[in-house]
Amino acid sequence: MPAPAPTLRSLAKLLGLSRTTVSDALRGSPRVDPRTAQRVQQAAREAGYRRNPLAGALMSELRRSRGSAFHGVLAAIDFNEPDRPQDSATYHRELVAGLDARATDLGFKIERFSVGHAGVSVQRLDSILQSRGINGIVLLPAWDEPDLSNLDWARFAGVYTDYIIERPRLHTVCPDHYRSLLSALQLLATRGWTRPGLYLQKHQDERLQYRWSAAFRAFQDSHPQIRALPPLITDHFDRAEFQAWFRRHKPDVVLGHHVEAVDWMQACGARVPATHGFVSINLHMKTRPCAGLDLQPRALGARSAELLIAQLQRNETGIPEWPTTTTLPGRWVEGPTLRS
Amino acid sequence: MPAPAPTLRSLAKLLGLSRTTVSDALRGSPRVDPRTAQRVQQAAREAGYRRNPLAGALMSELRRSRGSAFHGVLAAIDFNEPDRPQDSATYHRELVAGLDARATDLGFKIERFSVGHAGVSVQRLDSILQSRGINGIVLLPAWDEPDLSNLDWARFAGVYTDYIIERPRLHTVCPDHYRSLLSALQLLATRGWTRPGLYLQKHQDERLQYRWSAAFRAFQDSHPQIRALPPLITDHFDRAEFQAWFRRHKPDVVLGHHVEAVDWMQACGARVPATHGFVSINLHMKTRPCAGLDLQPRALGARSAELLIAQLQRNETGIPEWPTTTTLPGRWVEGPTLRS
DNA sequence: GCAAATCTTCCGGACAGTCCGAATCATGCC
DNA sequence: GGCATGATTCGGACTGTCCGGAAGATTTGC
Repeated sequence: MPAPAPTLRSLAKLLGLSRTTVSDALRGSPRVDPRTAQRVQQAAREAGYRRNPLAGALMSELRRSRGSAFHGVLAAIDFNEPDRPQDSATYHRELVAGLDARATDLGFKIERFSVGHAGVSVQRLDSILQSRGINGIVLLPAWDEPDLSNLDWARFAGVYTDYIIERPRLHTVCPDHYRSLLSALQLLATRGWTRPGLYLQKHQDERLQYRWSAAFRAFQDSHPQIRALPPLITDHFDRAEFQAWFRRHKPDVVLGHHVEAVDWMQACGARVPATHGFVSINLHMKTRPCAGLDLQPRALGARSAELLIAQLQRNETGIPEWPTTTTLPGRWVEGPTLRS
Repeated sequence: MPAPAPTLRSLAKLLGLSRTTVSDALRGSPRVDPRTAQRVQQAAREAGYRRNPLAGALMSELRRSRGSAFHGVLAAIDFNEPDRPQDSATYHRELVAGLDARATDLGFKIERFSVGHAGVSVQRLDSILQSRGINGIVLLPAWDEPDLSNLDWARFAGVYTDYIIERPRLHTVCPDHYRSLLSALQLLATRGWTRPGLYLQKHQDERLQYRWSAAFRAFQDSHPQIRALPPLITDHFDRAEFQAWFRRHKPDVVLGHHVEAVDWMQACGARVPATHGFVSINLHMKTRPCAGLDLQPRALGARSAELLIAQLQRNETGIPEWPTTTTLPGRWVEGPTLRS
C-alpha cells in the first residue's frame, strides 16, 4: 500500500506550521525566517513533496486577479503592417479560425488586438492585457521582423505563428516548408514530371532561411533522373523575367506562390494542364482554382492554442530558455492546373 | 465598474441550487433532472458564465487520482537494434536524463522498456503497459525505421524523439539540423573561414531527408563570397576517400560527425587548429574534445516530456490527426579543433 | 394497505496552492 | 510604561469536481 502523496497541508502538519508558511518558504518568499525556510525545504525533500503545478497555476492566477476571475482569455496579436501583401489575408483568417476553435474546446477564448500603425502601441498593449488579466498571447505572422520585446514578458506566455522571432525568442508554430516541398516534388516525380521549376519571390525564401530553395536543390541532388533546372528567385513578380527563364529552361511543371504565372506560361505556348503543370506552394494565396500545397493554417492555429494553453497550465510565463519550433507538413490538393 | 464574473457559486445562489448541481448540470450529468439542467444552462448563458478551465483541469485530475502518490507513469521505449552505432549512447543517455528531470518536475515518473531482439515483443509490451496502467509513451531514437503500429494506440499517447516515424505517425521532437548547420556556417563565415567542407555518412543525411546537405548548399547559394565546395557523402567512413576529397577541394574547415577526420586532415599536412579547423555537427558523438554543435538532447528530452504530458492532461490518446514536428536549434560550443 | 426496497434528484465535504490582510510577538525609543 | 516599528506566522477566500449520502418519490412484495 503506497503512502498518500505529501501535500502542503500534510507537510505543514508534520512541521507544526501553517500551510501558508510552508508555501511561502518553498517559493523563497522573504516573509519567512531563513532558518524556518531551510527547515521546510529539507523536510520537503525528505518527504518527497512535489507541488501540483496545475493547482499552482490556478491559485496564482486566482489571487493575482482579485475579483476579475481568470477566464482563460488569450490574445491574438495582429501586426498592422502597411506593406504586407494582401494575399495573405485568407491564411491569417484560417489561422485565427483554428486558434479559436481549439481554444474554445479547451475552455479558452480568443480576443484580437492590433499593434502598430493603425493599432495600439506596444506599451499600451501591455497595460491593456494586464488590466484585462490576459496572460496568453498568440502572435500572428508578420511580414517584417516583429518586435514585442518591450512587453513585460515575466507576466506572459507567448507563441509566434511563423518561423522565426528574435524579439523576444518565443516558441513558434509554422508549416514545414522544407518537407512539404520535398514531398510535392516526390509526388510529381512519381507522376512522370521530369523538369520541375521553382519560381519564388526573394523575400519569401529569405524569411524562411532559404527552406524552399534548399528543399528544391536537395531533391534535385538526390534524384539524378530529374533535370536540375535553376530556380527563378526574383525581387518582384515580373512577367518578362519569368518568361525569359521559362523559355530558356523549359520546365514542364512550375511550382510557386504566384498563380498568374499560369497566364505567362500559356503566353509562351504552354498548355495548362494538357502539356504543362502549375503547382501552388501556398494554396491560401491563390486567386483561382489550382493544384498545390495546403499549408494548413487551421491546424497550425489549433496547435498554437494547444502549445500556449499547455504553458499556462504549467504556470510558465516569460521567455522560454530553449525556444522550439513546431512544424506541420502541408497537405497535397489536386486542382485544374495539373493533369492527374 | 464591471460586475464580477459569475462563478459556479454565484450562479448556484442565483438559481437557488447548490454549486454541485450546477456543475453537474453544465457538464450534462445524468444525475440531474433534465428540466433543471436546461434551466441551469439557460441561466448560465444569460449570465455569461464561463467555467475556469484551469480549475476544471485541476479538480478533474485531483478527484480522479484520489491521492495516489504520483499522477502517472510514462514509458520510455528503447528499440534494441543490434546494428545501431555505439556512438549514439551518450545522446540517448542525455535524452533520457532530460525526459526524467522534466517528467519528475511535472509529477510523472519514467520507466524504461526495451523492445525487439533482446527486449520484449510489441504485443507483450502492449499487455505490460496496459496492465501497469501506463498510457504515455516516449519512443527513443531508432537507427532504422521503428514500427509500433501493432500497439493499441486508442489507449496511448505517444511522442517519438527523432525526425520521422510512419508506423504510426506520431508527434515528434528532434534537433533542427537545418537551422543548426546554417548558423554554424554563418558563424564560421564571420570568423573568416571561406572554404567550409561537409563530410557525411549517406545514411545520416538520408534519414533526415537531406537536411544536412540542404543547409550546406543553401548557405553556399546565398553567400557568394564562400567557395562552394561539393560535400563528401559516403557510404562508410573511409580514410582514402576522405583524403582524396580533402586534397582535391582544400577545405579550410571541415564539418562532420566523425572526429577521426582530424587525424586524416593532419596526415595531409593540415595543422589543426593552426591552419585548419574541424567542427563536429553532433558533439555527443565525439570521442575527443572538439568544437561544434551540441544538439541538446537533454532539452529535447524535457520538451518531449512536456508534449506528452500536455496530451495526457487533455486526455488525448490515439494517433494524432495532424502529427507535428517540434525542433530545437543546436548550441554552438567552442573547442580545441578551431582557433578562436 | 403498509413496510421495505429501489430510484431520482440534489447537496455538502474535501481537495490543491496562493496572496494579502491581520494577528502575534520582540525590539527600540522617549 | 507607552507607542511605533519590524519580523514572522497565520487564516480566509478562491476555483470546479467527484462521490457518498440525504431526502423524497415511486415501486415492489406479501
